[in-house]
Amino acid sequence: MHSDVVASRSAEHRDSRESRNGGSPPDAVSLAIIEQLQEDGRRPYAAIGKAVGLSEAAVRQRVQKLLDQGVMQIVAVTDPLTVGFRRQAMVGVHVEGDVESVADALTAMSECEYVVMTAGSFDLMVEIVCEDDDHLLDVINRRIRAVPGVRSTESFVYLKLKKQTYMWGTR
Amino acid sequence: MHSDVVASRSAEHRDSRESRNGGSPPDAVSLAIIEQLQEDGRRPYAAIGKAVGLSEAAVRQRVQKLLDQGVMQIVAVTDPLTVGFRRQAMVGVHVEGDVESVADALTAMSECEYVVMTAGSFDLMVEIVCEDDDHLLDVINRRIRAVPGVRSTESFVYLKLKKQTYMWGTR
DNA sequence: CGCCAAGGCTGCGAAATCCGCAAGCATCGG
DNA sequence: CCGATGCTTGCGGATTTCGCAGCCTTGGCG
Repeated sequence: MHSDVVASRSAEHRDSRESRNGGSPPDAVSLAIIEQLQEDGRRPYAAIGKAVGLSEAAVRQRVQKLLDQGVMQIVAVTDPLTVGFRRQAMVGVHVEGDVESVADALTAMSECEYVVMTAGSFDLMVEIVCEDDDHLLDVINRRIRAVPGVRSTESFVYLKLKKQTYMWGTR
Repeated sequence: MHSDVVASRSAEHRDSRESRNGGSPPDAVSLAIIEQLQEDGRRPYAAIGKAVGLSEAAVRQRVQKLLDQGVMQIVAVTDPLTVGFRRQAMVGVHVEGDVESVADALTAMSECEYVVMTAGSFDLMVEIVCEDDDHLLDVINRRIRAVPGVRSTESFVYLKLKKQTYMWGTR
């Protein structure tokens, strides 16, 4: 359940520039390719080609382009609990002033895995991953609340992760 | 050749059985391997071996085991906005009665990408991915609220995704 | 209409990688 | 001492990756 990137075409985190529709959405064939790779990120190009009706080389080119454009990443994802992290939480943030600058500050924290600007009673929703309660307390109480513009926060500590998929575009 | 789609290591979603620490957390070397694959899910075993100080065969065995145990998955991840989904939201759910049964019902919905049981003012947090406003409305107002045990919900529509990483275990 | 450039696809060898397997070691625990 | 486990080295064959040379279609343009 989680993953990330590398070297040449690595996109460590995606901000507006990348996720902005830098172009039109992928066509049906590329979607099909993505779907294949969502099932198994290491599936051979030839197998994908057979499944979507394209040659191996064509699949290779399209995958490379999708990677370069930042439309998708092929990465290993894990369940944080199985790799030693004991505390996770979703934090809702109330902001006064510029929301985006606060979002940027939170984005810079390594403990924040997920930062999104929202409409509703919270201005920001942030998912954080910590090693233990002390760590969690430190991040929420000291670091996040210290960011200029943060008026208040509300935390939702994870008790159990029930579902986490990566099947976008599949339906 | 690939009629074995079903097979071995597909873990479309993980529930308690899988994510429960089925064993001790991976050792330092396996963590290092995961880290490599978080950078590039297609990196060759030999390259990984060189990076973590193991032979190609050993890396192969460990990766296979990590996959089989469900500790990690290697998959393609995309930004929903770039593949045609226009509306995303985080929904906080207040439950009366058994929280887990509600969580299971939500988990069964394909629009729910992420379902987690939490402590705090919400009993559940659910991330939803939809094609447009109508779709979103339908899911929240009709489907989710129709689940027995759901007392009320609060929605946070996504305005902008600022960060999304997959670097667990890396820090 | 004719020409040309660009983009996407196919088909190929060549190189690299994957994969199973066997033999040899070292460690750990009963 | 024995058995289980995990790693290494080595090996060959199957598979996959990769670069490149065509080919074809599309779109711009005189």
